[in-house]
Amino acid sequence: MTPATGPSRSHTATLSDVARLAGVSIATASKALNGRSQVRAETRQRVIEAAERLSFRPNQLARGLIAGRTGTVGLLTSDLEGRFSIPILMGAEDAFGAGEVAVFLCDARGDAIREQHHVRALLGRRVDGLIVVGSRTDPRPSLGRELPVPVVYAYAPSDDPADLSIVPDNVDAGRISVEHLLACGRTRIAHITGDHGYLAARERAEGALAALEAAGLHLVGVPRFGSWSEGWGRTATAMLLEQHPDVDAVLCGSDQIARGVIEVLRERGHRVPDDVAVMGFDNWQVLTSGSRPLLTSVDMNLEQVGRTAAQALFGAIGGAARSGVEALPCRLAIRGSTAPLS
Amino acid sequence: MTPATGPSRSHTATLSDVARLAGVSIATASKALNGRSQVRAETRQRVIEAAERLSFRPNQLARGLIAGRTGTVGLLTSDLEGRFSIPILMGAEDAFGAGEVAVFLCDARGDAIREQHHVRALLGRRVDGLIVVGSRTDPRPSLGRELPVPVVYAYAPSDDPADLSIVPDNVDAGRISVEHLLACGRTRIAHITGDHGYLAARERAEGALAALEAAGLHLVGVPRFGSWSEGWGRTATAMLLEQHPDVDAVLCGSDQIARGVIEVLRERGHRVPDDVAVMGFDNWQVLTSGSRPLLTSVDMNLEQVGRTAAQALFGAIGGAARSGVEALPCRLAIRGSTAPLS
DNA sequence: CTGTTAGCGCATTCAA
DNA sequence: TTGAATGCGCTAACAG
Repeated sequence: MTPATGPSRSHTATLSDVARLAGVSIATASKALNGRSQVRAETRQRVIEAAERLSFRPNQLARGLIAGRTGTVGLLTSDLEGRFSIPILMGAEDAFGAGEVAVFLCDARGDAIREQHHVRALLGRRVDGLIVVGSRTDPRPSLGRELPVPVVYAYAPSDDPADLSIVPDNVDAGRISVEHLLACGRTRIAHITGDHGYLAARERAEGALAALEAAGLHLVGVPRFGSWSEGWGRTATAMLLEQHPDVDAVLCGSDQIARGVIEVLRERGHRVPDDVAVMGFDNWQVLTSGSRPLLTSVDMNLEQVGRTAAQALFGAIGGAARSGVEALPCRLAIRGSTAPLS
Repeated sequence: MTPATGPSRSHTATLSDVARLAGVSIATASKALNGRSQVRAETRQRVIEAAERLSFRPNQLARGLIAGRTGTVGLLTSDLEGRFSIPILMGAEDAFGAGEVAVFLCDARGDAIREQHHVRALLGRRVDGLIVVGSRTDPRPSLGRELPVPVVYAYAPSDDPADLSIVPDNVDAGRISVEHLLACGRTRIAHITGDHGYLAARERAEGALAALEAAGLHLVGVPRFGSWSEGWGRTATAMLLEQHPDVDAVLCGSDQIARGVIEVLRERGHRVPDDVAVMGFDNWQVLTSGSRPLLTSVDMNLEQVGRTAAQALFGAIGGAARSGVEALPCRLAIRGSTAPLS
């Protein structure tokens, strides 16, 4: 292999290579490529051409060293497999990706030690900020106030009110769900939902109950807490029909539960939505679109949560600090399982 | 704000701060912290304490500048929402995360332009390598041979045989599926699968047919290509039962299809698995565990694909280049929907 | 064992 | 308009 002198050198081109090829100093090359106005047009052109010939890519490490800002942020998630983290992550990636910032992804696997390890590693890489994505809406321990960069919590709020957290509004979600069922002419509404240990389950139930009360109605039975699974949806529905065969709507805590509910309703001869309307939660497409009829559900706008968190972080990096828990509205995805009573 | 001189300065501590506090030179501080042996134990101790008092984190940018390696890799995905990318990404993150390397996540949204943009940005940040994750197993355009860093393709292979690609072995997956059904005593096996435009669908069918032939059997009817949905599973099953009411097993191209198949089988009075065994594909937990009975499925070991890709990239960064398409075996997740004929 | 010097790649003074 | 010099934070070569 004869050492070539041209662009074929394996060594990635550096600014000094560009400068030499263009016959100018490093400083001038830098100015030319960065659009500084103190360069003759002809010179600038020569530099730009040289840079292209060498496929020159400015070394962001060097830039970061000088600027003190790296244009990178850390995205700390606790469960990649979880279906909540992903849309949030997409929203954040989306809000950043358009611009100049790159995202470090770290999955702590729900382990506090590993999380701390990742935080240290990210700080070592001089990220400009952190987004912490949780897998459930229960408050989580703050990373602390001592960090040298801003932090925004998404989905799972920090337990420190001095931190900024972006979460979906689950209480309101319960409310709008019930209001939709009422608008469909339903009045005997039951609620089958997930694990009572989840704040999300309790909040949605709370919102639903409040909306019923506001309408002068009561829930059919009590909220049935269980697990977030199809199996629980089936079990709970069997119990429900036994006690309240006249139910005309079931509000579910998840799409999985709703699928189980629909299955048993149909088996027992109840038509959906003619006899009983069913609503899911999460708007998980694989479940809503496979359902017969298509499943009405609540969408938590998680991508929006991610985008908002990213924008807030951006603001905080710029010095505009917010704090507290900001709850974003959910929206209905209305489909066949909740047609109006005719 | 009076300018403090101690550790309370907002400026992140630097090696020179540590050196000053410990009363040594910068070089000595560096050696002490990096475990170089040419430092007196007592001095080292003093430096370490100083570093801790200042919460010193070595600036990886500066290190990267010197070393020429940054300890970062780019993970280029085309569809974050896709259920295939995530496990692969987890596996890769896993294989890296244990060590010293951080992962840049980029979602090109299936857009070649955006992908190119991300590649440039990542190279600017001097990543040590790239993993390109596709959303289907059809070959995709190579990023080219001119890149200054190694690239490994995962799930979707590169169309350039000089590149290294890690993919699941779909042909073999079809084979072991049929062999499992045969082992369950089934002989009248049908195949309902997804879009014929997907290589994955064609390869799985190919493997299944080969295994049947090897056993001296034929498929019941022809492979029924359609879409990857529950709806297609229902439709196809209705047609299948019409033509071949004696079928005793249905091999499905996805878990969604399988769910639709089971639903219609039961509606028509066929018991699963007593009369008809059903197998899914993907081992997507939300679908397999909600199914009644629990759904046997093929797991593509995607995390393993991700891990292998990461390890291969690691090797390539170290100079050990492989190439070609490496197919990793799939495995069966056997559950109630495929019990043996009694 | 410790400190001085040089330089990674770049942007930014300041002179020329 | 251009270029030489300085330094971002750190490591690695040397000299003491």
